[in-house]
Amino acid sequence: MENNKSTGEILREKREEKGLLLRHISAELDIDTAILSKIERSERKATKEQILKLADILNLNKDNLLVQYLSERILYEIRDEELGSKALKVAEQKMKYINNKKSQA
Amino acid sequence: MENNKSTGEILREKREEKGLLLRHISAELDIDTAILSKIERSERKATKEQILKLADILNLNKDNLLVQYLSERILYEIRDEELGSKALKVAEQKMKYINNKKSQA
DNA sequence: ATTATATTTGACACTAATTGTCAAGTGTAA
DNA sequence: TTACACTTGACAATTAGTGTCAAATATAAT
Repeated sequence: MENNKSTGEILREKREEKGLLLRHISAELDIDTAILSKIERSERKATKEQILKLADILNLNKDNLLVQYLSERILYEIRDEELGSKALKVAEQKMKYINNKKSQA
Repeated sequence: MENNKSTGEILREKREEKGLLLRHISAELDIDTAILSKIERSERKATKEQILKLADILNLNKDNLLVQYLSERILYEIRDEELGSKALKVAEQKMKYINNKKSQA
């Protein structure tokens, strides 16, 4: 199902494929190259706005990239939590319950 | 499966069941009653440490309460995100993948 | 109605986490 | 040995999270 590449890896691969340099892209994002370098190596998280711009610049599917990105934020939230995967499952249940309520209304 | 009560509701119910006042518990947590009041009404998030203490004070199962709490933090992370439930599913896949790798090592 | 107590509300202070810059460092290839 | 791309780490700026306090509201007992 191909979700084993990190957002950073996806970004770096696509950038290199296009022959672009860090400074080309970081200029468009209006940040220092240092940050983009760190984002690509998963040393820093991007912001949502940066992700959306990156999808544009690199011709990546916005929804896919955003889902990757959000899933990493979720996992970061439960990093080194013993009960992380239980919490994820419960979160999904709650989400379903909420969505049900919405569709009823 | 009973995951439709918020952490705050659980805390308030149990506190009232025990006939305790906000100030009794907030004293033990070393915070103002105002915050505990807000936590019980889901207007503020507790910290993990507060959750663990609350489980102690109110004789609630630590793991259950922590899972409730963490699941709310996860949902908070994807609040008003269209793609929230996709992101949750992908997070679970990644989690499984990571856990697999661990058990192989 | 008045007092007493419990809880709630909102303005604001403090702290911690996140996001950023900058300058010096490393790697690689003319 | 110069040039260029990228990386690293110290630290500055910004934003989000956690808390206090005092005033407001709610409820119940005189």
